[in-house]
Amino acid sequence: MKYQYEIKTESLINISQSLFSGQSFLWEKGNDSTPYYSSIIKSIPIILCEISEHEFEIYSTQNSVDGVPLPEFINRYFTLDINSELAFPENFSRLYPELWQRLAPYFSLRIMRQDPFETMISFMCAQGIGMHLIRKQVTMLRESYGEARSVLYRSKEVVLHHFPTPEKLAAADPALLSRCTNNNRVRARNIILAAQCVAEGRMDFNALCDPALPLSELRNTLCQNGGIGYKIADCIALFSLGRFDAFPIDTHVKQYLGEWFNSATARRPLSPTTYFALDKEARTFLNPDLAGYAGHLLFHCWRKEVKGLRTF
DNA sequence: CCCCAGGCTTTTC
DNA sequence: GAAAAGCATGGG
Repeated sequence: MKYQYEIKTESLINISQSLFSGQSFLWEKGNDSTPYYSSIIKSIPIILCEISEHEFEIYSTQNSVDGVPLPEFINRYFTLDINSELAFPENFSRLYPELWQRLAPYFSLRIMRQDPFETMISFMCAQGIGMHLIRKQVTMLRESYGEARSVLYRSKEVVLHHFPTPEKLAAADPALLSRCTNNNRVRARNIILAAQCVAEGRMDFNALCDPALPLSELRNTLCQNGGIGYKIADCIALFSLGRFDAFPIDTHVKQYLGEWFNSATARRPLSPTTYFALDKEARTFLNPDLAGYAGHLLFHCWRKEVKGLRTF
């Protein structure tokens, strides 16, 4: 590794928890005595190694990403500019004292600003299946269609794979690609069609990044693609378009809205109608501007503390 | 064989 | 319009 940094943060950050909280299917955990996490971001291999909750190391072959110095880039990538406690209104701890206590450890969990195309394809793989299967699909996509690149980490060779480019997936054979999607042909077809949209410039993520774009409009645009409904559209917005107000509602979110917030709506089947009703409800007890950020912390807390699920 | 998993699409009322 | 059923696959 040519460049190495040690970063100290003011805010709590738990790298391993963040990278495997379920939002990131784009990072891989290395099997080493000291766990490390690797990914390729904008063609640059990056390895992260956690030292403590306030310190971690970055290894890379370059010292900047798109002209932004690496430490600064990582800071932004892990949304350290966002104070996640502000995702909850001031009276939240008073209204939900028990929940507030359970939630405390999860403030060190960060949402990441990931690449929109990679996020879109990853979450298209996430319909009605378990998290380890989602990760398996994304890994297979990377290894089957992404360019390999090996880097040195502590004098060991580590092979990383790029996430496939839109062009590569756009040209893929549906039958072959479906081996990466649990043999689901429909999903494979939708992924290829979406990749073609991006490759041909019919879908422009730069335009969709505009913070002035109303969330409903953004959601409708994304939903025009087959295989993308409201939930996945909200995930793309939250995890890759900087829309921390987007509040994806899945089976787990629906469950905790019923249990923790006593929502009667949450006990009905999740139709578009209930989806919008829950979206609106959630904004009454969460900070609307950061509802999605709050939702993600609650989501992870629910999964781990109540359901006893492991993320990886 | 049951149910569930970070849903979406089509049919039916 | 909105609710209900159908879909598709692997794992517990």
